[in-house]
Amino acid sequence: MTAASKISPCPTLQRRAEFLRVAAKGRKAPVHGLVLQALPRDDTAPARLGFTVTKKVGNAVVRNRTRRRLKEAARLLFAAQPLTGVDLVLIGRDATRGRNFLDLQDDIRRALRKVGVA
RNA sequence: CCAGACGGCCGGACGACCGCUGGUGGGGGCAACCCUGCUGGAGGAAAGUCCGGGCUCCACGGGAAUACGGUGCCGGCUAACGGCCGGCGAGGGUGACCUCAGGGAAAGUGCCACAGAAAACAAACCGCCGGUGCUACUUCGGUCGCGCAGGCAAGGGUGAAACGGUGCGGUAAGAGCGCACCGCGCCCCUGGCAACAGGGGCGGCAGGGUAAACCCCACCGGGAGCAAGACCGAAUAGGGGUGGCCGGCGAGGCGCCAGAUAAUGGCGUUGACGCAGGGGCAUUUCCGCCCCGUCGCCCGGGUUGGUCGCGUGAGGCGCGCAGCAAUGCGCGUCCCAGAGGAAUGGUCGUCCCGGGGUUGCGCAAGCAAUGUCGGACAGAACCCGGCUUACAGGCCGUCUGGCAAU
Repeated sequence: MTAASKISPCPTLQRRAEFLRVAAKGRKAPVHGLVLQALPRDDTAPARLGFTVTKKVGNAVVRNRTRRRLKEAARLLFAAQPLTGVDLVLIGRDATRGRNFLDLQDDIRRALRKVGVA
């Protein structure tokens, strides 16, 4: 499992415990290109992002590419429309790697609506 | 030109926009940090984590032996290696070349399936041989059959393997019984540092295979790993020391006084943690267990976290010299990734390479255009030297065999 460092509009989740808390208590939205987990916080700080790609998806090279596409799609999206007061975990899946990039961004927007954040 | 052997190398290119991270300069800010310029930023295997080292901590007086693990022809190279280079030997290939766990089986133990009489101090299933007893036949020389006590292991048959092989002599039949050649062993000579090779002599053959079964011999090996290790170190709780102040009851101890050098009593101090009280074990009740005033300072330990370790190195490139080579030496030159839920990218465009499709030209090989699909294996995690494994496509060199031509 891996994650990004700083993505300019948003800080990232750093510790395993934070990922586990989002997975346990947050809401979950599977869409074609990814699975989104979201956990609202009681503040107005910028949204924090985490990325997860399991070994089931592939070897290290494949996982890196999957995570980097998710990271870039999220970066572009939240630079245009910043979110606050929520922790998000984006989970890569097999389809993430081959998904058209614009469709992948739509997937994230759709998932955000599903969990009621956007 | 076709087929092949070996060695070396590359591992898509360019651009635009938007990002990440290390270094460095400028500006702003008390600072955290922000803005901005320049510049570096994955691999040949970064992989498997199989060997060898550096580095770090721990352990350790020296030597030897034993156990355990590893290595195993010879010489060289190397910091070291189970690596590399050059040889030797044995197999394979027409050849270039390739392959090899390649020490010891005359120290011991074990095992050798099936088949076969027998699988290891030898033995004898079918057989062969002469002698002898009996029966039958007889051309009276013998012949056939059955039996007895012997001689033999050539031939047959089994097997991966049967106590050297082939041939000649020899013999009743046979047998290294004798001889020649081959194999084997020992000794000597020659060449070589050596493994080993060549030659000569002697020996009549002793010593089946298996060491990738135990084992024996020689040599090597202390353990754990960057989550090593070093430093900084909150909040809260707790430990030790020290000083100040305050302190419920109190057995007992100690000191002082009175008394008789006593009993006893009084005062001071300390005080079992016993009673009371308070606190903790998430909360309430009960039970149980544990702890014990407060403030200041110091010491030690220490979770999360931070900093260092952390990249000038057995370093890359070029040239020269020595060497068949691995490699070494000299000179010049360069500084070349350092993340930490983990940077080294994302998107798009043009081109390149490959596959099959369509169209056009052409007898054909092919050429051109067009659109389409694909471009491998794989991601640094302290660092080096190797090994092993994975890999689309392509380039270069040397050599071999064949065909054609000169």
